[in-house]
Amino acid sequence: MGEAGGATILHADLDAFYASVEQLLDPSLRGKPVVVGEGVVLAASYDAKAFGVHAGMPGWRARELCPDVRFVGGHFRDYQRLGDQVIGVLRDFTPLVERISIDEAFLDVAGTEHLFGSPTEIARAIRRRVRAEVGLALSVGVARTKHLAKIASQAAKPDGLVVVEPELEFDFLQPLSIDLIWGVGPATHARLAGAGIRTIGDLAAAPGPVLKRLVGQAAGHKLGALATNLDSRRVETARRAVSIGAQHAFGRRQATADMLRSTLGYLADRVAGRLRSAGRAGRTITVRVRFTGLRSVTRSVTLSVPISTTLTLTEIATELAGSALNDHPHEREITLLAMSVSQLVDEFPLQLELSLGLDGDRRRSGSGAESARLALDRAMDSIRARFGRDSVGYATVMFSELGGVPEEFRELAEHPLESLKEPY
DNA sequence: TCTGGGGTCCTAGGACCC
DNA sequence: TCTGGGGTCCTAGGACCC
Repeated sequence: MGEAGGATILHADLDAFYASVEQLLDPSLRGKPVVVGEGVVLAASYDAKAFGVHAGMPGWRARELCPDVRFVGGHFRDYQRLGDQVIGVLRDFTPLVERISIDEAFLDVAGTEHLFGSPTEIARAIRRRVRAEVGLALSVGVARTKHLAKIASQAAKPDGLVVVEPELEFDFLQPLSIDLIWGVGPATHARLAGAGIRTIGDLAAAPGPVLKRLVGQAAGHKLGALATNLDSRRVETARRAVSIGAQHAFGRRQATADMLRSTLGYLADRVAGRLRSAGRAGRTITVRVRFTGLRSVTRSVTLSVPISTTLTLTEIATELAGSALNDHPHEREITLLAMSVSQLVDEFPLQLELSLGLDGDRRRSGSGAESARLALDRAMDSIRARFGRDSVGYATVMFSELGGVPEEFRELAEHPLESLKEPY
């Protein structure tokens, strides 16, 4: 019986994941400073980190710090495959696995001791297996709470294991920097440091009202709880997405109508496709336009009915982007376009029969248009599923595979369909 | 020559309803 | 009939995470 409150939570985190995969795939990169990414560092090997290179840094800066650094393009399919393989190993020990990113997960091994031994023994076994079967270094933290386990795995890196025994939690936490707390970034750090709060111990000693004044109601509450070691979050195996989005950064581009529509068409194609394959649709569409100097604005609209079709999403996003640009007439160059769909619901089959009462002036004549679009998108989805996404473009599919186009499709022809082809 | 792409959550003001 | 309080939803912006 694992006593209540035992240290049964594991946080497993692959070390320098993308860079390690590159070194695994190409032995000539092992032991060398390697960066994945181009304009920006997505991941750095430990050999590169030794020079001060880190994720998020501009590529030119990484080269400045470490002239010998090797830049490699990302093998994203391999990242996904190997990340999945590691999660598979974790699931051999317990079904209570909460994956929080491609290379990181929480486990709760309470109740599996009789099968696999103590949490510490399980952590050792997991690390051995991942090393042997996948070829990657996995750091693991073991503790009584998620917060402590996560901090422990950070302390364990590289390629280590740290166990925080319940009796020693306080001593472990007290001297650590507030930066190790999940949710403390540069802005929060600056505000807390301004008030003399630098360690988790300082934070634990700060009165509630002071924290609230410094970082706001919710964050103050959360930080206070974590610092005083009151983390009661459970390991959750299934979490549903709250939003689905996509973005594309260009260096700098003149914002022309054509360019907006083709980029947003491309993004909408991806976002709407993912919505449909998840069986979901959303009511709120948000577009973000970023100008030079990282200044960005967002525009959003909430419809009365959820949508999941590529063309409708494209149209709404294009209007929103237009409105954002109209409000900033002096910004002619943009550096990024992003869109996301939120207020998600499960898409039920009946929706095909419903008219799409888009808000106010956005209402479209012919309520069958949206269901026709959905039918078209679904047809295209299945063609893509069979022949591959890249083998076929939106317009090509529509005209080659769907002869005898119904009335509703006419209006599609009025739009610049070529904009929906892959722009690359 | 300030930089990717995917997300989550919070805040604050205004609208609207009871 | 004009002064209150509470709740929810929407929009825009920000902070943060991997």
